[in-house]
Amino acid sequence: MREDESNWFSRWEEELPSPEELMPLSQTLITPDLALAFDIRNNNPNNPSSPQNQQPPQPPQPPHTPPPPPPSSLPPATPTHPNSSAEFADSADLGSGAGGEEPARTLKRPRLVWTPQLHKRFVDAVAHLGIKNAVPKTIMQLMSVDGLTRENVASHLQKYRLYLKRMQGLSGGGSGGGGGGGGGLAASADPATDHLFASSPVPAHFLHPHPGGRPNSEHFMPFVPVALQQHHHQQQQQQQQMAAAAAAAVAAHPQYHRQVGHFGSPPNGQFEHPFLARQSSQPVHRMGAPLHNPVPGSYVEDLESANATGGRKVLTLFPTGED
DNA sequence: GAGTAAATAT
DNA sequence: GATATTTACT
Repeated sequence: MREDESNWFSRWEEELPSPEELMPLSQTLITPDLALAFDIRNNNPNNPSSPQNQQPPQPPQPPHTPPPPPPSSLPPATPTHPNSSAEFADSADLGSGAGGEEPARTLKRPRLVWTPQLHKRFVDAVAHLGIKNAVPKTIMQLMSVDGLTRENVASHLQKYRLYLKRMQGLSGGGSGGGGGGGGGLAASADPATDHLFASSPVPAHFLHPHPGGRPNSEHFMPFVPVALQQHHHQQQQQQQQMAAAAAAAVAAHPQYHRQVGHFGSPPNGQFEHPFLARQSSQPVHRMGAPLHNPVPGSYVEDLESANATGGRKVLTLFPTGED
């Protein structure tokens, strides 16, 4: 069932989640319901900086921690190394009371959370670049997500390729093989690693570059700016998946020791998104967004701290196409 | 200098 | 245990 290229493209656009449909996986996480369940006192539901995350111990800093510079003044730039020092702790959430919030959040690169949506964007970029031109640098530029570093993309790309490889092997049928036992569908690939990837549809071209005769001529589209203005609700499936995953996570770890979707959504089907309210009035300037991208950095950064894992900061980027 | 691959840390 | 980050090699 291969759709036409153009058709695919159309679908591509449509499948892009609209900002309203999107729900950052790293919401405040704690819904009133859940909060009650755990006796968590959420002072201000509107304030994402809820003190829910208490970090008793300081997160073990990386072994190669350089001499901590005076936190008073911020280095000019060069966010090459996310890890700076203990200043990790303060950020957006915990440091709400600290007072001064600084561009520091740009300098520190906590931990990028590849949300299904973010990953989708990644896939889109790769798809349009062509698997052959899909290199970290280019992908990063295409994604135009502020806060996203080449390392991030490279790392993710690496994982993604592995995933594709697996898919090929599984669906490829036959040839070679090896492996044995693979009668399952591609979707039955590894549950863990593929979970994220499975969330985003993988362009067919990826799996079979050119089955017929025409070489992969690349779809040389001007890369239409992803005008995230869709009115489609195709995300329901994903939403459900995420919800399910979240539920599972909660069931497994009541302490939600990691980022999960906006579980606990009230039966009303109404979610509280305090985040949407805080539109990024000023996208942090990265060390250098060299080329103007088709899509301005319509991403907001958000820092969530997960304590259970040892106080690890997580950076979550999610689209805010409210342009 | 960039990209890919593998290893390590959280 | 899984994911993301970091390091090393090509």
